[in-house]
Formats: sequence, C-alpha cells, structure tokens
Amino acid sequence: MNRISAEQRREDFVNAAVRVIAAHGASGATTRLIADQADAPLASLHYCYDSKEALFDAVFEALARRPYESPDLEEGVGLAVAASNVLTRAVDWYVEHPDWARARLELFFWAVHAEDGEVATRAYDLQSGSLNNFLHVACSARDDVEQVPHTTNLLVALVDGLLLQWLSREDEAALRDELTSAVEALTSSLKPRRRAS
Amino acid sequence: MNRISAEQRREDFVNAAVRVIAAHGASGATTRLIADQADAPLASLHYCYDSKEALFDAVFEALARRPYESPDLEEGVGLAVAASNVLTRAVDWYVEHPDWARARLELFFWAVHAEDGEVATRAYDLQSGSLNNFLHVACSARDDVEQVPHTTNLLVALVDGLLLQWLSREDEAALRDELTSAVEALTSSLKPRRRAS
Amino acid sequence: MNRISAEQRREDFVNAAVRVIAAHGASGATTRLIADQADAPLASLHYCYDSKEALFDAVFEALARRPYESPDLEEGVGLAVAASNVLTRAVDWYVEHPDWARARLELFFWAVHAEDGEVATRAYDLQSGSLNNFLHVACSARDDVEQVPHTTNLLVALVDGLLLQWLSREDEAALRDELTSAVEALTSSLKPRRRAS
Amino acid sequence: MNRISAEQRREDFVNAAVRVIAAHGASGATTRLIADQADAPLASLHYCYDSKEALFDAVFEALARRPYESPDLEEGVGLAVAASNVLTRAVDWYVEHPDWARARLELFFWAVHAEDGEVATRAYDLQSGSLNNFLHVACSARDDVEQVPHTTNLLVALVDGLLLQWLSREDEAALRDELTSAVEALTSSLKPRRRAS
DNA sequence: GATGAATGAGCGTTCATTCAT
DNA sequence: TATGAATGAACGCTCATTCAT
Repeated sequence: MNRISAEQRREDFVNAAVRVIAAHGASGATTRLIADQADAPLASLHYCYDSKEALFDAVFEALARRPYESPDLEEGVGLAVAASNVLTRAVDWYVEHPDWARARLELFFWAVHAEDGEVATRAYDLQSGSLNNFLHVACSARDDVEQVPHTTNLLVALVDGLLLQWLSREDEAALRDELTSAVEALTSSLKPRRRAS
Repeated sequence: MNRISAEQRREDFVNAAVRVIAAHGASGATTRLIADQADAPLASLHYCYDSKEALFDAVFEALARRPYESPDLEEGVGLAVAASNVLTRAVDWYVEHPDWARARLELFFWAVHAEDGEVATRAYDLQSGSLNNFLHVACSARDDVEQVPHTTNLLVALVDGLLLQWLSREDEAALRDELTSAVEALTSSLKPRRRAS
Repeated sequence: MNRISAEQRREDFVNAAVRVIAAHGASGATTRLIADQADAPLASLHYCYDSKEALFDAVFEALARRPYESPDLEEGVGLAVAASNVLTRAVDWYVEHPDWARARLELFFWAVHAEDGEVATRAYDLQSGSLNNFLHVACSARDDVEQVPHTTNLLVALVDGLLLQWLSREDEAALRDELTSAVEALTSSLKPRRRAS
Repeated sequence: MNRISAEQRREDFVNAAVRVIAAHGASGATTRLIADQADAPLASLHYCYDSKEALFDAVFEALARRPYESPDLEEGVGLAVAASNVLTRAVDWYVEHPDWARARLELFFWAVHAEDGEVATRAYDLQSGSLNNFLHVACSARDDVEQVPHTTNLLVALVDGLLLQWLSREDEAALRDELTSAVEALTSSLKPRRRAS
C-alpha cells in the first residue's frame, strides 16, 4: 500500500484518463481501463471521484487550463497580440501533447450527450473562463473591452477547428499553415475594431 | 407481423440510427435504442444488418450520399462553380437536417476508434467517392482534372469544419458567414488553376 | 424453385444434419447450418419436420438403420455368427462413414439431455428394434431365443464403446484389434449358452 | 452482499458447473444456469472466471484431479498394482459421484468441438499429467519406466469407456464386472513386461 | 483510508420457430 | 407448396458503481 498524497492521486487519474480517452475515445474510456493506466485499484478511482462523470469534469478543467498555463505573458500588450500569442501557444502545446488534443475533441463530443446537459455548459464555461481573464489582463487602453468575450469564443472555436483538421489529416505542416492564416485574420479583425461596426 | 419490403426496412433502420446517434452519440446508440426508434423488434435489426457495424456502415453511406443527391447539376459547368454549388447545397441540406449533421460528426469520431481501422478508411472512401464523380462530371474543358481529388478532400474537410462550428455554437448566421468566406476562397483558388503549378 | 420430391428433401436434410452434427456437435448443429448444408431455405426445414427435435429423431432412425441395411444375411445362420457378422459389418460401415460415427455419439449424448426424456428412450428402441429382428431371424434351432434381447444390448454397447475409443484416438488399427477381441468374446459367450445358467 | 473468499467462490462455481453439465450437457450449461445453481449473481461468475471457457477449463482440471486425490498410495508398490488401484479407485469415486462422471464425458465431447482446438489438448494434458506423476512415483525398481505414458493413456481410455457404458446402461453391477476384467487384463499385460517387446 | 469482492442493468448477438404471401 | 420476412427468448459478457473490511 503505497501512500501517495490524495491530490497526486487525483492528478494521476486525470493524466491516465487523458491517455485512455485519446486511445479509446470518451465512451471507450472505461473506469477499469483508466484505473489500469493509472496503475491504481479500480475502487480507488471512485474513492477520489464520486463518479466517472466527476472525473471527466476534472479532465475538462485540466484540458482547459493546461495549454494556457504559461505565466509569462505581460499585462497590457494589447488584445490582438495577446490573442495571437495565446492561439499560437495553444496550438504549439497541443502539437506537443497530441493525446490532450484528441482527448479534448473526444470529451467535447461526449459532453454534448451527457444526459444532464449541464456538463457541456460547465465545459464551455471552464474553457472560456480562464481565457477570458487572460485576455482581460492583456488589454491595453486602446482595446475595446467588450470585444473580449467574442474574441474568447472565436479563439476556442479556432482551436477546436484546427485540432479537428489536424487529427483528421495528421499533417502538421497544414496545421501550421492554417494557424498562420488564422493569426493574420485575427490580427486584422481586432486591430481596426472593424467587427464592432 | 407487418410485412414490409426489406429495402424499406433497411432504410427505416438507417433513419432511426441517425436520430439515435444524433441524440445519444455513436457509442450511446445501442441496438435496442435504434430498434425502438424504428418501432421494430430488436431481432429485426439483425435480420436486416449482420451487425451493428454493418448498420453504421450503411449510415455512413447514406450520410455521404444524401446531401449530394440533387440531380439538377449540369455537366460541364466548371470545377469552381460545381464545388461552390456542392458546398452550398451540402450546408443547406445539413442545416435542414441537423440530426444528420450531428450524426456525421459523431460517426466520424466513432470510426477513428473502431479497433479495425478499416471502418474509418471505408468511411472516407465513401465520402470521397460520390463527390469525386460529381466533380468529374462537372469539369469543363478549361479545368485541370487532376485538381479534382484535392478539391474533393478540401470540400469534405470544409463541410466537417463548418458543421463542427455550427454544432458547437448553434449559430446559423455565423455558419452562413463562414460558408460565404469559404466559397470565395474556393472560387479564387480554383479559377486561376494556380495549384496545377 | 426446383421441384424435388418431399421424401428426397427429407433425406437431404438428414444427410446434411449428419454432416453438420459431425462437424459442430449436436448442439452446435443449428437449423441454419443444416439448411445451408442441404442447400435449402431455412423455412423448408420446418416445412419437412415439425421441429429440430423431429429432424434429430429422423437422424437417429437413419443412424440406427443404415449400418445394418445389408440384405444379404441368411436366415438361421445362428446367433453367434449373426452377432459377430453384424458387429463386424457395423464397424466396417462406420469406419467408411466417420461422419456417421461421430454423429451417432453426438446424438447419443444430446438425447440424454433432451428435456422431454422420451427422446433417449425412442432412440434406444430404434437402435434395438431393427437389430432385434435381425438376430431373431438369424437364430437357428440350437439358439436360445431369450438371449436375443441381451445380445442386442451388448452389441449396441460394444459399437458405442468401440466408436468412442476410435474417435478419441483416431487409431484405426487399434479399433480393428479391439473388434477382434470383442468378436472372440461374443462368440465364446454365446455358443455355450453359458449365460442361461 | 455475503463476502466469501474468492477461492471458495471459484470452487463453488466449479461444483455448480459440474451439476449443471451433468443435468443439461456441456452446451446446455449456460452461465445463467450455473450461476443460479451456485446461488450467485451472473456477474459473479465473470468476476471469478474471465469467460465460460475459463470456468470449463477449471472444471476440466478438477475433473482430472479429484478422482485421484487420495494421498495414501505408497511409493514403489509397482506399476501394475498402482495402475489397478488407480483404476479401481477412480471408478469407485465416479460411482459415488455420478454427476462428475457424466460431466466428464460431456466435457470431453464438448472439447472436441471447441473451435480453438487447444481446449481438447489442454484437457488431455491435464488428465494425463496428474496420472503420469502418480504412476511414476509408484514404479518399483522392476518396472519399465517407459511404460508409464502408455499405461496412463490406457487408463484414461479405460475410465472413459467404462463410464460411457455405465451411463448408458445405468447398471452398476455390469460396471463392476467390466472393471474386474479390465483390472485382470491390465495386471497381466504389465507384469510380464510383455508390451515392451 | 484504501481496496478486493460483488452486482444490477444493460450490451450486441444468435436461436428455433412462425407467419404472410 | 414453398419461402422470404419476422421475432421472443435467451445467450456470453461488460459496465459503473457499491459494499464490507
């Protein structure tokens, strides 16, 4: 009986879940598979998380947080620059962690069907929440703060769209191409404040 | 015992499967749920299809065929026009049949995880097959026939991308916007025969 | 729609059943497999026989009759000679028709478990019936007619025992050896009328 | 939820399986029937054994071990004596446990048809293995050790043959008669080391 | 607190059989 | 008469979850 801190254990389960989801899909990720992957007894999964859904919620949260966990972005660089940086950094991070990319899309689809519709909502709130704060902090005096929520949604959609293409085609060069185009579009649409019309 | 033509029965099961997949996801679409939705006994499903996978294959085929089943496209209208029309028509069709849109993406993900990798391959072949013929017929003398396969793939990717966005945001107006941009991009990239290099 | 005489059809099903039973065991011999083997539609099996059990009864009968269907045994040759001849001939026949040997044992076991216990009884009556008549006819004036039923049972048991060994070991030479010993034992036990005691 | 040691639970399932196989045949022994007979939920069966086949393997092993589990046979009593003793004891044991006798033959036949031919092989290895050791230990200095494998096979065949007769005729007296003859034959063939030629 | 043992509900599939034509 | 179409019942098995220790 190895004594591990409860918090460590919970994180192990999240990491294991990501790997299993990437390999077998969200609904193919059985509790047994995840427990095996985490090298833990099956029952201890339910000891750490009330249910499979609770674990998947935690995965969602990690999925939304991890790619943006770089603390080095300075304040006030401006919305357009921050958005471009975030987008680039997120894509870079996912390319280095393809399991997390796949798990992200898998869980997205899984959430849509959770009988209790709240999961999908919670998921989106989580994704948007951290990003929203991030962009807010980055806003300079010249930025229109009301553009932040819209920009957040656009960013999330872009990330999902790019990941889908990449996972379908497994072509990293194409992903980079599309990323460049997306960054350009983003920059030009944010700077002139055209969208506010 | 209501006796219906076998062909009709098979189609009923496909339609029922699409509805159930849209509502519960591909792996949540159990044979019992589908049979209930089709108002048929469970065993009938296996009389019409050898296995659940065989039914899903049929759904794949229908999914790839239906949106393009309009016979009114004239020959020789040119690749760019045909591609734009096809794209617009497919999007229109999916907007009118949201269950089919959702089922399409669900099955796409489901296929990726089918242990026997063939399913995903078959799926893509089906999708591309009908579209390929379609574009070939539409080619005018001025089109580069070698562009057809590449255009087919691009179209399929575009449809998937647009559907994902739409289903995520449930915002039809945004979908129309993106469709317009995509059509423009498609037209300009195909007309000058630039790709032929 | 090939018009075949009903009687021919029934016999086809029996022959097909023997092959399928030999290959898949009695309980592995599904109606579908038998119909396929007989190159007949599934429903026509139930048109010829009321149930699977009825077909198996018919197989039993054929199984009991065929090996002894040689019409050339003369009357009055004596019980010992007749028994030895019958035994030898039966073994020869089975060696030439291994499917029938295997099916015989399979069905024997299957019959024991038929919920309606009658099947096993009927089976044994069938086996003994034809043999009994056979031996009766063969009795000479010097034979004790009361030995016939006992001899019949002994013969049937011997055939089953020898077949079991043979099918287990797939060693025809050993079967011949055991047959010789059995014939000797049979002859010596019948001739002196010792059993009457 | 009664908590029993897993080992006890596994044995309960084996005993239940033997009873069900004896009553309904090997292929009639469904997991539900066995679980009912063991007074356990169906899922428990699959908790103790990975599959029905794994359970049947365990039954095979018990079937091969139990009749020879008497530890009182002295070493070096000689091959002929040991073989006779083993044979007698096995028959005695089976007469006292007719379910096990019936199950033995049922499983033997069932194994022959298992698609994966290994089952039958494993079964035979199990049967022979314990017996082989047994006879080896019993060999005296005057015995030809090379006769042991052959003797083992002979013993197994004899046991099967005798059981078949007994189950067919349900006549214990006859079984005893045949046992006596078999023991005599065995003794005489082993003592003079005739077979070694 | 940590976990082997246990399970109700449900899965995809197959079966012998019946029915409509 | 012959047979595609149809089906209730049961199959072996897996699931997320709970309980006793």
